[in-house]
Amino acid sequence: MLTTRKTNRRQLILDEAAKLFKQKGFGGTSMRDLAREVGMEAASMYNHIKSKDEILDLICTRIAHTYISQLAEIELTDASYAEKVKALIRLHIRLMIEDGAAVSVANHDWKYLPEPQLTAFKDARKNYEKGFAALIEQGIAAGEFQPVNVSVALFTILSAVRWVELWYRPGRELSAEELEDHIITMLLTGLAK
Amino acid sequence: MLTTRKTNRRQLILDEAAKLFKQKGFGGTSMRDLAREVGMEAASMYNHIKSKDEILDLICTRIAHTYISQLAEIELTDASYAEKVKALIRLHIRLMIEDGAAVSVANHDWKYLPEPQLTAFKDARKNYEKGFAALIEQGIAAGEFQPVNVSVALFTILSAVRWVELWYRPGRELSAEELEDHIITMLLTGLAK
DNA sequence: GTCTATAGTGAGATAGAC
DNA sequence: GTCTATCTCACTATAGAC
Repeated sequence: MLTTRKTNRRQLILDEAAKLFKQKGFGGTSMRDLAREVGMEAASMYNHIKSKDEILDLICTRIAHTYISQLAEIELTDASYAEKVKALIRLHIRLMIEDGAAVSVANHDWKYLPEPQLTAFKDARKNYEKGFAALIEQGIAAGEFQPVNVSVALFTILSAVRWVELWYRPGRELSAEELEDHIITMLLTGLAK
Repeated sequence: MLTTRKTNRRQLILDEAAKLFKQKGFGGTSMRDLAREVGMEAASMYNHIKSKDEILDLICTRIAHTYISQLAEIELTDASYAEKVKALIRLHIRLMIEDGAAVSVANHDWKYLPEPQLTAFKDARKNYEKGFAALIEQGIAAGEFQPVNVSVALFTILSAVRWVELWYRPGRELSAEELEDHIITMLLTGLAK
């Protein structure tokens, strides 16, 4: 079908863009670079996307929405707070492994978004952080966590999962699940004996 | 003195560049932007620096050398491995607080370095990570740490201190030292009760 | 939808007067 | 050392043939 074909081409552009943006940065990637990777001329891509900025926006917005809906799902379960936090850590790591290029772009290149998308992205991230922090706060109140500083705990967790994408390669010594287990152990029980 | 940076015009350019690169990214900052901040015309800056790339290189290289010499100093002390790791964490946080813009640039914009500086930077970072990992490994062997996966522990620590710079503002609820204490607690003893 | 050709812009960097 | 003026180049995006 024509519509499916168009969607695929568009998605191919977005996927290759995420890979290149991750590798060379948004500013370091030209539309000609991207076109070469996609297999068409730069001008032809404008039949599928409106602008380079739109590509960045589509990548960042998709990742932001994924995080937010994952958080909303977990909030609705009746697991303990510790289990909710662990589940969120697992989802972060899994998304990093399965969609690493896009996550990397959303982490590093969001600052190149034009307004008003920039503000929208920052607001979405702030909301996500608030929801995550609330889980930690409630876990402390429930006696499941140590009375740590909530912001410190939140950002330690959020940043700990970022490096996965720089480090993890499929077929490395660790499976995805083992990696999740190790990171959760490190964050929940710490390094010291 | 080696540790004192001269406050001449060249250093002013580098400092303002670090701030702008952090704020808008290397690719998002033009020499004209920078010149406005420094208070001269773009062309005049070329009397003080050779190129935009050189600015990036000087920032990244200075930070890389700082990390490496800090590690070397700590390796020479005869503290326990746990104390060495804690000292390194404190130094990371302190450098982040005192020289946040440059650290941020070295963390995010190093990928725009031209060769051969790019390779040199990556090699330096890899060496630093190796030395840090060795401390963790020896700490495990000495029974000071839990038998965690060394890479996971290393990257969790390295990434945990990164967010400080996005989050910390002088005069916030936490002093620098309190922040160090909180992060060390989180990393060493974990979140769980 | 894809191409070639190119418009239009803004970048990094240089020349030369003062 | 700083300026104005400008070179040269690469980039995003568009026009129009097919």
